[in-house]
Amino acid sequence: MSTGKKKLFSPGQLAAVSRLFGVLSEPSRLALLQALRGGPLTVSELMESCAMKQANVSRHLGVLHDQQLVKRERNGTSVCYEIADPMIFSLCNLVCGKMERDAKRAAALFHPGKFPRHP
Amino acid sequence: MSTGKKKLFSPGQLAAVSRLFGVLSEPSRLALLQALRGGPLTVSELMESCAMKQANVSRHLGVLHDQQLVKRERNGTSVCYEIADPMIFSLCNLVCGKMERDAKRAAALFHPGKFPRHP
DNA sequence: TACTTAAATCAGTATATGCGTATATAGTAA
DNA sequence: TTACTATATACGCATATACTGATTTAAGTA
Repeated sequence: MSTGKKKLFSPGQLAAVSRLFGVLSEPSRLALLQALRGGPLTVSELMESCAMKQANVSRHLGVLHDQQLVKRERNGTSVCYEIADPMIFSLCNLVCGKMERDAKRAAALFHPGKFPRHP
Repeated sequence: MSTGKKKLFSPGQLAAVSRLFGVLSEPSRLALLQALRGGPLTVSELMESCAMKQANVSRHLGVLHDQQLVKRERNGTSVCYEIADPMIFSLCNLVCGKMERDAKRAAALFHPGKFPRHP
């Protein structure tokens, strides 16, 4: 610990992290997760709520399920999905905070006059 | 607020979030960020530290810079990069925590005998 | 000016991934 | 069984992106 080094990720861990981020890098999947934030929904309900085709909803839910981001439960002929790990929302809040900071910085660059440096 | 609905992201915001996650979905870029965790490094140093070709290092750093995840500063003929937003590490820690939970759950499934249900 | 080093970018190729359509599977009821 | 509904998956196509190698740009030095 004399070097002050923090815990590093192995190449395998980096690959796993990148896979998870990759799953979260589709607007469609983020929209599905956002829809599920209000509670469990069936595929049909998600189709309507997200205005997506059935095949796409099912496919994206499958990807989310593979990463254990959603749980599924069959109810008769329909299947109900729900958020499996609320961590995603902490993630999204972090990212959202960053985007707000970036936007504020960009706004300051475009309208520097609104924030005089030496009045 | 009577509906209890939380703040939702607009399609444009979802796209921005997905773009950021997409940038973080490459093992090479995660490796670069991890290398920069110890402090600013030049492109050449990152080449050696991450065992990547110069063109790739430069390209990936450009992508990270576009997303304002790293800052750059020229020093003579070389360019030094450093983390611009420590939020990335909070992100990675969240993801890491999730992976550990998943791994623990998977281990429990493979070795159920080690955790007796009713001793 | 030319020469060297460091970094960025371009061109070509390969792979990955999303979408749309069609089909397959699972459950329910007649 | 057949028929109907809900969901999952397979196939083909188009696009996006990462890699390699070559070229270009930028800064320093003689």
